[in-house]
Amino acid sequence: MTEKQQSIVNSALKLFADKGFDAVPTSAIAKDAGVSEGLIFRHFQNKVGLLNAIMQMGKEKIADNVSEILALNTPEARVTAIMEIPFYIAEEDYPFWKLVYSLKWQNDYYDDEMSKPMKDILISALVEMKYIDAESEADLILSYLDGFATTILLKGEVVDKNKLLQTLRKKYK
Amino acid sequence: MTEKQQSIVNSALKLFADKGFDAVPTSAIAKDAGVSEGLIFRHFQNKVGLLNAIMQMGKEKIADNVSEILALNTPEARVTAIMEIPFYIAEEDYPFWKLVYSLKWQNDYYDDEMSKPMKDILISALVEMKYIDAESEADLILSYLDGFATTILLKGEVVDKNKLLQTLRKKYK
DNA sequence: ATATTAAGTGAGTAATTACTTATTATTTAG
DNA sequence: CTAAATAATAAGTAATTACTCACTTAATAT
Repeated sequence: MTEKQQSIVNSALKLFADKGFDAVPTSAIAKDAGVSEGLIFRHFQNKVGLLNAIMQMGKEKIADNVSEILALNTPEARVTAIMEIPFYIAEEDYPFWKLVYSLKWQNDYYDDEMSKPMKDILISALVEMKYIDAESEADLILSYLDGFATTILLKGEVVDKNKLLQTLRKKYK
Repeated sequence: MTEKQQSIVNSALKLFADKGFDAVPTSAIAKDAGVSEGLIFRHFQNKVGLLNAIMQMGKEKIADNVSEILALNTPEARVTAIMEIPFYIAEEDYPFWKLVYSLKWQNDYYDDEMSKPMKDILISALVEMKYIDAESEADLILSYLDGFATTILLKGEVVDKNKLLQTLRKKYK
């Protein structure tokens, strides 16, 4: 990855997250990145190729999180760790997650694989915890997750994250 | 509203919900609606005007829901009614809600007013129920709401809605 | 009946879009 | 040190886009 390649990825991620993939022309990306428009196509073939490269890089980061959670000893610890993920998304990762969530709603580019590993961990942890219907419970928790992520990513500073997290923990004691 | 006007709105809503506002050209809307492209601009001024008209119509429908919930006697009934909203979205309203949720992620068109009335009802109900921190609790519930709506609208038939609803109710007894 | 307004069309248009190509600068390898 | 490979650019291009305009058709009011 050259410096300019990285610059393209950074700008594209920022703009895609902000305005949506389809609303951002490659000319705007090039301008923001301070490179010629042609360079985008030299390195990423086409606009979707650029999107895929961004998603790929994000997925690799996620893989790290997954293995961290898997390293936790008890199934309880693993479940709560997953439930609290949205509260600990680093500010620098906001654009990536915003992009992921915005793409969910656009038929053409949606990639379902994203939440699959989390669901697998959840189910096996819940089975270990003797839940009767582990899959429904996992779906419930994943729904919560989507909701918290949405609130935190969109409302940002408007909502008091700590208070929200406290309220959630009280409920799940 | 003439027949063709309605046809334009129907096609636009369907396509916007499916592919995202920016990904749908007015030419595609006209084609799908079986009208000339010019007619869109005659009736709605511009593409954003068409979007606004769709949102306005949706908001009026929501207003009906809000007054139905307000009519419930106990605060408990009002809170649970709100929490279960996503499970009772009519199939025909899916496109509208998909559009609302997809627009949330696009800086330019997002309209926050949508969830405001629901939050107000929630807070006053929770205050009535003597909750210490009604606003945090309301934010928590609204986060759930977003999560359930996301799951139901996107996964559709993949997730067992009834089982999920059951699991939710058990948790909130 | 006729005049006025509104609904609807179809062929434009200027600007923008994703992408290409010919060319030049910069690395890297032997 | 030089040649081959790669990085980068600038100036295109064909297709598409949102929107306009001159016009025809249908509805409504007097």
